[in-house]
Amino acid sequence: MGKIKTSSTNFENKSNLATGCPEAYAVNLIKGQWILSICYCLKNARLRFSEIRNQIPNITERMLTLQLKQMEENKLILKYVYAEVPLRVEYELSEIGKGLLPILERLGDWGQHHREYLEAEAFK
Amino acid sequence: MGKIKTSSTNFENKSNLATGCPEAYAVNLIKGQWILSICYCLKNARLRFSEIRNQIPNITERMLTLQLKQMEENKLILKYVYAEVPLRVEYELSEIGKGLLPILERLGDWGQHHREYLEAEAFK
DNA sequence: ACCCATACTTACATAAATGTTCGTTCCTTA
DNA sequence: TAAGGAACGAACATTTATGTAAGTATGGGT
Repeated sequence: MGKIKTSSTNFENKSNLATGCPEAYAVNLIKGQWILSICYCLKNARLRFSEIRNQIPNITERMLTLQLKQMEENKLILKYVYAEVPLRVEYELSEIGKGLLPILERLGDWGQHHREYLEAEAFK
Repeated sequence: MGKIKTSSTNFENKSNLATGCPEAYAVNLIKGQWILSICYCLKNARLRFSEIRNQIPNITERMLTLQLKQMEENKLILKYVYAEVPLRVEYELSEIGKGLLPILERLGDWGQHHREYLEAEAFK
């Protein structure tokens, strides 16, 4: 993702929306391409970096690193580092991260319903 | 937004996630920068293009056009065109679009809570 | 001395989303 | 004849997100 440019119009718009609208603020926390997959993996388990990677087929190590870092900064997950060899790092959902799960479930139900609706429309 | 490149890895990943995971599918429908603002405007009203534009301070006509088009393609909104002069076009939330509102409300509550939590953390 | 695995990091390249500017079409009114 | 508002569209530039390939640090095992 790289650094963002705090002088751009785009950045300013994003900030304004995130400040004024909690829905937009929330969506910004979860719209990363792999974040929901990671949430799903960590739903009922505390996992290591490599375990997450193996459960998400097409993710690269770079993207996994970036998304985990972002989630940690946003306090959606907790990170545990064990000074062993080889290094062991584990991740789990935070309390506030877990609070997202039931909402995501409803959003998923809506998405499922929406998809079926669109497919039915396509037939007509 | 322009055309997307259906041969890219990025596109393929997005497709796979949207196919397999209804949560990711749903987030894709609402992650556009201005889509939630538009939903908010149309929550209780059927509005013209220019009315929406005036209610969302920093949006450009181009972005409003693009996001409305995307929402219409995804059947989140309905578009009514009246052959008058000057031209009149109105938009309103579809049934399935309205179904999103209560979920967004819960997401907004969570976002609000999350934001306050982060701010409290920053004090410590 | 060398290799191994883990969990990254860095540099670079591409794709996608958003922003800026200008133009267009319709008909009406001045 | 000119001007004007509504709702866009096109060309181009910038910013952000994602992908690819390679390298690093660690310390133990062989």
